[in-house]
Amino acid sequence: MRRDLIADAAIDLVAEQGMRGLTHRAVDRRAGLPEGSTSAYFRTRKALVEGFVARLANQEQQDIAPDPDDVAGSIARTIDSWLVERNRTLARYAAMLEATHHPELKSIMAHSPREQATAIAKMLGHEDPERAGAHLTAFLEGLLFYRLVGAGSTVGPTPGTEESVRDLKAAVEKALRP
Amino acid sequence: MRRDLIADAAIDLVAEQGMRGLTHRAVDRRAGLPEGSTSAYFRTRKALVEGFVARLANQEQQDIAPDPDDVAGSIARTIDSWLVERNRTLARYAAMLEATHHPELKSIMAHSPREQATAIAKMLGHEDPERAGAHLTAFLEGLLFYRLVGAGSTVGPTPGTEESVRDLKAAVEKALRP
DNA sequence: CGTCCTCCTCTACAGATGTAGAAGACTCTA
DNA sequence: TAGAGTCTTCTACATCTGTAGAGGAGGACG
Repeated sequence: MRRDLIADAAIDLVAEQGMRGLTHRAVDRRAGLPEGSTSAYFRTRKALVEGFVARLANQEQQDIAPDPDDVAGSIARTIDSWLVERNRTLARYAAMLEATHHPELKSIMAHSPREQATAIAKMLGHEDPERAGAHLTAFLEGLLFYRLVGAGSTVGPTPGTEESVRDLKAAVEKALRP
Repeated sequence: MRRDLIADAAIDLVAEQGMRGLTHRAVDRRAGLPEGSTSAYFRTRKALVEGFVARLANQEQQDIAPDPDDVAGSIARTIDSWLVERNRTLARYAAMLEATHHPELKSIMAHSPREQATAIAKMLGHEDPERAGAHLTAFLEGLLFYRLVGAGSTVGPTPGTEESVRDLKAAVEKALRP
Protein backbone atom coordinates (compact mmCIF):
# COMPACT_ATOMS: atom_id res chain seq x y z
CA MET A 1 0.00 0.00 0.00
CA ARG A 2 1.33 3.38 -1.06
CA ARG A 3 0.36 4.97 2.23
CA ASP A 4 2.44 2.58 4.31
CA LEU A 5 5.33 2.77 1.90
CA ILE A 6 5.36 6.53 2.38
CA ALA A 7 5.06 6.25 6.15
CA ASP A 8 8.00 3.85 6.23
CA ALA A 9 10.13 6.21 4.20
CA ALA A 10 9.18 8.96 6.63
CA ILE A 11 10.30 6.84 9.56
CA ASP A 12 13.69 6.26 7.99
CA LEU A 13 14.06 9.92 7.19
CA VAL A 14 13.26 11.00 10.72
CA ALA A 15 15.71 8.47 12.10
CA GLU A 16 18.50 9.56 9.79
CA GLN A 17 18.01 13.30 9.63
CA GLY A 18 15.70 14.20 12.48
CA MET A 19 12.31 15.88 12.37
CA ARG A 20 13.85 18.67 10.36
CA GLY A 21 14.54 16.32 7.49
CA LEU A 22 10.90 15.32 7.30
CA THR A 23 9.49 17.24 4.34
CA HIS A 24 7.02 16.11 1.73
CA ARG A 25 9.55 16.25 -1.07
CA ALA A 26 12.27 14.51 0.90
CA VAL A 27 9.90 11.62 1.59
CA ASP A 28 9.07 11.42 -2.11
CA ARG A 29 12.74 11.10 -2.97
CA ARG A 30 13.45 8.63 -0.17
CA ALA A 31 10.58 6.39 -1.24
CA GLY A 32 11.51 6.68 -4.92
CA LEU A 33 8.12 8.10 -5.76
CA PRO A 34 7.36 10.99 -8.10
CA GLU A 35 7.28 14.43 -6.54
CA GLY A 36 3.90 15.24 -5.06
CA SER A 37 3.03 11.72 -3.95
CA THR A 38 3.56 12.33 -0.24
CA SER A 39 1.70 15.59 -0.45
CA ALA A 40 -1.24 13.78 -2.04
CA TYR A 41 -1.48 11.14 0.69
CA PHE A 42 -0.70 13.44 3.61
CA ARG A 43 -1.78 16.88 2.57
CA THR A 44 -0.51 18.77 5.58
CA ARG A 45 2.69 18.27 7.47
CA LYS A 46 0.76 17.53 10.62
CA ALA A 47 -0.96 14.68 8.80
CA LEU A 48 2.42 13.39 7.69
CA VAL A 49 3.77 13.39 11.23
CA GLU A 50 0.69 11.70 12.61
CA GLY A 51 0.88 9.23 9.76
CA PHE A 52 4.35 8.03 10.52
CA VAL A 53 3.70 7.92 14.24
CA ALA A 54 0.58 5.84 13.68
CA ARG A 55 2.60 3.45 11.54
CA LEU A 56 5.19 3.15 14.32
CA ALA A 57 2.50 2.43 16.86
CA ASN A 58 0.90 -0.27 14.69
CA GLN A 59 4.11 -2.17 14.20
CA GLU A 60 4.79 -2.25 17.92
CA GLN A 61 1.64 -4.09 18.85
CA GLN A 62 3.00 -7.60 18.92
CA ASP A 63 6.47 -7.27 20.44
CA ILE A 64 5.64 -7.14 24.13
CA ALA A 65 4.33 -10.00 26.35
CA PRO A 66 7.18 -11.88 28.05
CA ASP A 67 7.50 -15.62 28.45
CA PRO A 68 6.67 -16.41 32.13
CA ASP A 69 9.40 -19.04 32.31
CA ASP A 70 12.14 -16.65 31.28
CA VAL A 71 10.96 -13.14 31.98
CA ALA A 72 14.37 -11.50 32.05
CA GLY A 73 15.53 -13.32 28.96
CA SER A 74 12.49 -12.46 26.90
CA ILE A 75 12.57 -8.84 27.95
CA ALA A 76 16.26 -8.71 27.09
CA ARG A 77 15.55 -10.15 23.66
CA THR A 78 12.81 -7.61 23.07
CA ILE A 79 15.08 -4.73 23.98
CA ASP A 80 17.81 -6.14 21.81
CA SER A 81 15.44 -6.34 18.88
CA TRP A 82 14.60 -2.68 19.37
CA LEU A 83 18.29 -1.88 19.25
CA VAL A 84 18.59 -3.81 16.01
CA GLU A 85 15.67 -1.96 14.48
CA ARG A 86 17.56 1.20 15.12
CA ASN A 87 15.64 3.47 12.80
CA ARG A 88 12.26 2.60 14.19
CA THR A 89 13.44 3.13 17.74
CA LEU A 90 15.14 6.42 16.92
CA ALA A 91 12.00 7.60 15.17
CA ARG A 92 9.98 6.60 18.23
CA TYR A 93 12.16 8.79 20.46
CA ALA A 94 11.80 11.68 18.04
CA ALA A 95 8.06 11.16 18.17
CA MET A 96 7.99 11.12 21.96
CA LEU A 97 9.86 14.39 22.08
CA GLU A 98 7.51 15.78 19.47
CA ALA A 99 4.52 14.67 21.53
CA THR A 100 5.66 17.14 24.17
CA HIS A 101 4.47 20.05 22.05
CA HIS A 102 1.96 18.17 19.92
CA PRO A 103 -0.28 16.25 22.35
CA GLU A 104 -2.39 14.44 19.74
CA LEU A 105 0.59 12.21 19.18
CA LYS A 106 0.39 10.85 22.71
CA SER A 107 -2.94 9.25 22.06
CA ILE A 108 -1.76 7.82 18.75
CA MET A 109 1.14 6.07 20.42
CA ALA A 110 -0.75 3.30 22.16
CA HIS A 111 2.17 2.92 24.50
CA SER A 112 1.01 1.31 27.66
CA PRO A 113 4.36 -0.14 28.72
CA ARG A 114 3.66 1.08 32.21
CA GLU A 115 0.67 -1.17 32.63
CA GLN A 116 2.67 -3.94 31.04
CA ALA A 117 5.49 -3.45 33.48
CA THR A 118 3.09 -3.23 36.39
CA ALA A 119 1.63 -6.54 35.33
CA ILE A 120 5.08 -8.08 35.21
CA ALA A 121 5.89 -6.68 38.61
CA LYS A 122 2.69 -8.15 39.97
CA MET A 123 3.52 -11.47 38.43
CA LEU A 124 6.81 -11.52 40.25
CA GLY A 125 5.19 -10.86 43.59
CA HIS A 126 6.35 -7.37 44.34
CA GLU A 127 4.66 -5.77 47.30
CA ASP A 128 3.95 -2.43 45.63
CA PRO A 129 3.42 -3.42 42.00
CA GLU A 130 2.23 0.00 40.97
CA ARG A 131 5.45 1.63 41.99
CA ALA A 132 7.69 -1.30 41.14
CA GLY A 133 6.17 -1.31 37.68
CA ALA A 134 7.00 2.35 37.24
CA HIS A 135 10.58 1.75 38.31
CA LEU A 136 10.88 -1.22 36.01
CA THR A 137 9.57 0.78 33.09
CA ALA A 138 11.97 3.58 33.85
CA PHE A 139 14.86 1.20 34.02
CA LEU A 140 14.00 -0.56 30.78
CA GLU A 141 13.48 2.71 28.95
CA GLY A 142 16.78 3.91 30.31
CA LEU A 143 18.59 0.77 29.29
CA LEU A 144 17.28 1.15 25.77
CA PHE A 145 18.12 4.83 25.55
CA TYR A 146 21.54 4.33 27.07
CA ARG A 147 22.47 1.66 24.58
CA LEU A 148 20.88 3.37 21.59
CA VAL A 149 22.00 6.98 21.84
CA GLY A 150 23.68 7.39 25.21
CA ALA A 151 27.17 6.59 26.35
CA GLY A 152 26.48 2.88 26.00
CA SER A 153 26.07 3.18 22.25
CA THR A 154 29.80 3.52 21.77
CA VAL A 155 30.91 1.08 24.45
CA GLY A 156 28.38 -1.73 24.67
CA PRO A 157 28.27 -4.95 22.66
CA THR A 158 26.84 -4.96 19.15
CA PRO A 159 23.05 -5.32 19.14
CA GLY A 160 21.77 -8.55 17.70
CA THR A 161 24.60 -10.64 19.10
CA GLU A 162 24.39 -13.23 21.86
CA GLU A 163 26.66 -11.07 23.95
CA SER A 164 24.32 -8.14 23.66
CA VAL A 165 21.37 -10.19 24.85
CA ARG A 166 23.43 -11.62 27.72
CA ASP A 167 24.49 -8.16 28.81
CA LEU A 168 20.93 -6.91 28.68
CA LYS A 169 19.63 -9.94 30.50
CA ALA A 170 22.01 -9.40 33.41
CA ALA A 171 20.78 -5.83 33.70
CA VAL A 172 17.12 -6.81 33.47
CA GLU A 173 17.52 -9.52 36.11
CA LYS A 174 18.87 -6.98 38.50
CA ALA A 175 15.95 -4.68 37.83
CA LEU A 176 13.45 -7.49 38.37
CA ARG A 177 14.66 -8.37 41.86
CA PRO A 178 11.94 -7.47 44.39
CA MET B 1 26.56 38.78 26.48
CA ARG B 2 24.53 38.77 23.28
CA ARG B 3 25.87 35.38 22.24
CA ASP B 4 24.65 33.64 25.38
CA LEU B 5 21.36 35.47 25.28
CA ILE B 6 20.83 34.11 21.79
CA ALA B 7 21.89 30.60 22.77
CA ASP B 8 19.45 30.65 25.68
CA ALA B 9 16.62 31.71 23.41
CA ALA B 10 17.58 28.87 21.08
CA ILE B 11 17.39 26.39 23.97
CA ASP B 12 13.89 27.52 24.87
CA LEU B 13 12.81 27.35 21.27
CA VAL B 14 14.10 23.83 20.81
CA ALA B 15 12.40 22.74 24.01
CA GLU B 16 9.08 24.26 23.03
CA GLN B 17 8.94 23.62 19.31
CA GLY B 18 11.58 21.02 18.59
CA MET B 19 14.57 21.24 16.29
CA ARG B 20 12.24 22.24 13.51
CA GLY B 21 11.39 25.47 15.28
CA LEU B 22 15.02 26.45 15.49
CA THR B 23 15.50 29.05 12.75
CA HIS B 24 17.56 32.19 12.80
CA ARG B 25 14.58 34.45 12.59
CA ALA B 26 12.59 32.56 15.21
CA VAL B 27 15.46 32.96 17.65
CA ASP B 28 15.58 36.68 16.91
CA ARG B 29 11.92 37.00 17.77
CA ARG B 30 12.18 34.81 20.87
CA ALA B 31 15.09 36.82 22.21
CA GLY B 32 13.41 40.12 21.38
CA LEU B 33 16.30 41.12 19.16
CA PRO B 34 16.13 42.76 15.74
CA GLU B 35 15.98 40.48 12.74
CA GLY B 36 19.39 39.39 11.60
CA SER B 37 21.01 39.29 15.02
CA THR B 38 21.14 35.52 15.31
CA SER B 39 22.36 35.22 11.77
CA ALA B 40 25.20 37.60 12.57
CA TYR B 41 26.38 35.67 15.63
CA PHE B 42 25.82 32.21 14.20
CA ARG B 43 26.14 32.54 10.47
CA THR B 44 25.18 29.01 9.54
CA ARG B 45 22.53 26.83 11.06
CA LYS B 46 25.12 24.28 12.02
CA ALA B 47 26.89 26.96 14.02
CA LEU B 48 23.61 27.83 15.71
CA VAL B 49 23.00 24.23 16.72
CA GLU B 50 26.52 23.78 18.02
CA GLY B 51 26.18 27.07 19.82
CA PHE B 52 23.14 26.10 21.84
CA VAL B 53 24.53 22.66 22.59
CA ALA B 54 27.76 24.18 23.84
CA ARG B 55 25.77 26.48 26.08
CA LEU B 56 23.84 23.51 27.47
CA ALA B 57 27.07 21.65 28.16
CA ASN B 58 28.61 24.61 29.96
CA GLN B 59 25.69 25.04 32.31
CA GLU B 60 25.77 21.40 33.32
CA GLN B 61 29.28 21.41 34.66
CA GLN B 62 28.52 21.98 38.30
CA ASP B 63 25.42 19.94 39.01
CA ILE B 64 26.90 16.48 39.48
CA ALA B 65 29.03 15.24 42.42
CA PRO B 66 26.89 13.61 45.11
CA ASP B 67 27.23 14.06 48.85
CA PRO B 68 28.90 10.86 50.19
CA ASP B 69 26.71 10.89 53.30
CA ASP B 70 23.47 10.88 51.33
CA VAL B 71 24.21 9.55 47.88
CA ALA B 72 20.67 8.55 47.00
CA GLY B 73 19.22 11.77 48.33
CA SER B 74 21.63 14.02 46.49
CA ILE B 75 21.19 12.13 43.24
CA ALA B 76 17.43 12.36 43.66
CA ARG B 77 17.67 16.09 44.21
CA THR B 78 19.83 16.49 41.11
CA ILE B 79 17.35 14.58 38.98
CA ASP B 80 14.49 16.56 40.42
CA SER B 81 16.28 19.79 39.54
CA TRP B 82 16.60 18.59 35.96
CA LEU B 83 12.87 17.94 35.91
CA VAL B 84 12.28 21.46 37.15
CA GLU B 85 14.51 22.94 34.47
CA ARG B 86 12.32 21.28 31.96
CA ASN B 87 13.38 23.26 28.92
CA ARG B 88 17.05 22.66 29.38
CA THR B 89 16.51 18.95 29.83
CA LEU B 90 14.20 18.68 26.84
CA ALA B 91 16.72 20.56 24.73
CA ARG B 92 19.41 18.17 25.91
CA TYR B 93 17.40 15.19 24.71
CA ALA B 94 16.83 16.88 21.37
CA ALA B 95 20.56 17.46 21.16
CA MET B 96 21.37 13.85 21.97
CA LEU B 97 19.06 12.67 19.23
CA GLU B 98 20.61 15.20 16.89
CA ALA B 99 24.08 13.96 17.77
CA THR B 100 23.11 10.67 16.18
CA HIS B 101 23.38 12.20 12.73
CA HIS B 102 25.72 15.06 13.58
CA PRO B 103 28.63 13.53 15.48
CA GLU B 104 30.47 16.77 16.26
CA LEU B 105 27.81 17.39 18.88
CA LYS B 106 28.92 14.36 20.86
CA SER B 107 32.28 15.89 21.60
CA ILE B 108 30.70 19.21 22.52
CA MET B 109 28.48 17.60 25.12
CA ALA B 110 31.07 16.91 27.78
CA HIS B 111 28.73 14.33 29.20
CA SER B 112 30.74 11.86 31.19
CA PRO B 113 27.93 10.67 33.44
CA ARG B 114 29.10 7.14 32.85
CA GLU B 115 32.44 7.73 34.52
CA GLN B 116 30.60 9.60 37.24
CA ALA B 117 28.28 6.70 37.82
CA THR B 118 31.15 4.23 37.74
CA ALA B 119 32.87 6.26 40.41
CA ILE B 120 29.74 6.20 42.53
CA ALA B 121 29.42 2.47 42.04
CA LYS B 122 33.02 2.00 43.12
CA MET B 123 32.44 4.16 46.14
CA LEU B 124 29.62 1.90 47.22
CA GLY B 125 31.78 -1.20 46.92
CA HIS B 126 30.20 -2.94 43.98
CA GLU B 127 32.17 -5.90 42.72
CA ASP B 128 32.03 -4.97 39.04
CA PRO B 129 31.99 -1.17 39.12
CA GLU B 130 32.38 -0.83 35.37
CA ARG B 131 29.18 -2.70 34.69
CA ALA B 132 27.34 -1.53 37.76
CA GLY B 133 28.13 2.03 36.74
CA ALA B 134 26.66 1.44 33.32
CA HIS B 135 23.49 -0.01 34.83
CA LEU B 136 23.21 2.87 37.26
CA THR B 137 23.61 5.40 34.49
CA ALA B 138 21.00 3.63 32.42
CA PHE B 139 18.59 3.58 35.31
CA LEU B 140 19.08 7.23 36.16
CA GLU B 141 18.71 8.29 32.53
CA GLY B 142 15.61 6.19 32.31
CA LEU B 143 14.15 7.62 35.48
CA LEU B 144 14.66 11.13 34.14
CA PHE B 145 13.23 10.32 30.72
CA TYR B 146 10.30 8.45 32.19
CA ARG B 147 9.32 11.33 34.41
CA LEU B 148 10.02 14.05 31.84
CA VAL B 149 8.41 12.76 28.66
CA GLY B 150 7.39 9.17 29.30
CA ALA B 151 4.35 7.72 30.97
CA GLY B 152 5.52 9.07 34.34
CA SER B 153 5.14 12.64 33.18
CA THR B 154 1.38 12.44 33.49
CA VAL B 155 1.22 10.28 36.60
CA GLY B 156 4.16 11.13 38.84
CA PRO B 157 4.35 13.85 41.50
CA THR B 158 5.06 17.44 40.51
CA PRO B 159 8.78 18.12 40.10
CA GLY B 160 10.26 20.46 42.66
CA THR B 161 8.12 19.18 45.51
CA GLU B 162 9.25 17.18 48.52
CA GLU B 163 7.13 14.31 47.31
CA SER B 164 8.89 14.26 43.98
CA VAL B 165 12.29 14.06 45.63
CA ARG B 166 11.08 11.34 47.98
CA ASP B 167 9.71 9.30 45.12
CA LEU B 168 12.94 9.66 43.18
CA LYS B 169 15.03 8.84 46.21
CA ALA B 170 13.22 5.57 46.74
CA ALA B 171 13.91 4.63 43.15
CA VAL B 172 17.55 5.64 43.33
CA GLU B 173 18.09 3.71 46.55
CA LYS B 174 16.88 0.59 44.89
CA ALA B 175 19.21 1.14 41.97
CA LEU B 176 22.16 1.69 44.26
CA ARG B 177 21.82 -1.64 46.05
CA PRO B 178 24.82 -3.84 45.14
C1' DC C 1 -18.05 0.72 -26.34
C1' DG C 2 -18.81 4.78 -23.31
C1' DT C 3 -18.93 6.65 -18.78
C1' DC C 4 -17.74 7.16 -14.16
C1' DC C 5 -14.65 6.89 -10.43
C1' DT C 6 -10.44 6.35 -8.12
C1' DC C 7 -5.69 6.74 -7.96
C1' DC C 8 -1.68 9.10 -9.39
C1' DT C 9 1.38 12.83 -11.33
C1' DC C 10 2.43 17.41 -12.39
C1' DT C 11 2.57 22.34 -11.88
C1' DA C 12 1.86 26.65 -9.38
C1' DC C 13 2.61 29.88 -5.82
C1' DA C 14 2.89 32.34 -1.43
C1' DG C 15 5.64 32.37 2.31
C1' DA C 16 9.67 30.82 5.11
C1' DT C 17 14.62 29.87 5.48
C1' DG C 18 19.82 30.00 5.11
C1' DT C 19 23.32 32.89 4.09
C1' DA C 20 25.88 36.92 2.59
C1' DG C 21 27.30 41.59 2.56
C1' DA C 22 26.47 46.73 2.92
C1' DA C 23 25.92 50.32 5.88
C1' DG C 24 25.26 52.49 10.23
C1' DA C 25 26.13 53.02 15.42
C1' DC C 26 29.13 52.65 19.00
C1' DT C 27 33.64 52.37 21.70
C1' DC C 28 38.15 53.00 22.73
C1' DT C 29 42.61 54.90 22.09
C1' DA C 30 45.86 58.28 20.66
C1' DT D 1 38.60 65.33 18.78
C1' DA D 2 39.70 62.14 14.98
C1' DG D 3 40.25 57.66 13.49
C1' DA D 4 40.30 52.67 13.69
C1' DG D 5 38.16 48.80 14.93
C1' DT D 6 34.26 46.32 16.50
C1' DC D 7 29.42 45.47 17.23
C1' DT D 8 24.77 45.81 15.45
C1' DT D 9 21.08 46.33 12.16
C1' DC D 10 19.12 46.12 7.67
C1' DT D 11 18.37 44.42 3.11
C1' DA D 12 18.83 41.11 -0.67
C1' DC D 13 18.26 36.81 -2.90
C1' DA D 14 18.41 31.98 -4.24
C1' DT D 15 16.38 28.01 -2.55
C1' DC D 16 13.25 25.14 0.02
C1' DT D 17 8.68 24.10 1.99
C1' DG D 18 3.67 23.61 2.67
C1' DT D 19 -0.37 23.34 0.38
C1' DA D 20 -3.70 23.41 -3.36
C1' DG D 21 -5.79 22.13 -7.55
C1' DA D 22 -5.84 20.72 -12.56
C1' DG D 23 -5.56 17.14 -15.38
C1' DG D 24 -4.35 12.30 -16.93
C1' DA D 25 -4.13 7.05 -16.69
C1' DG D 26 -6.38 3.10 -15.90
C1' DG D 27 -9.80 0.03 -14.27
C1' DA D 28 -14.86 -1.20 -13.11
C1' DC D 29 -19.18 -1.38 -14.61
C1' DG D 30 -23.16 -0.50 -17.29
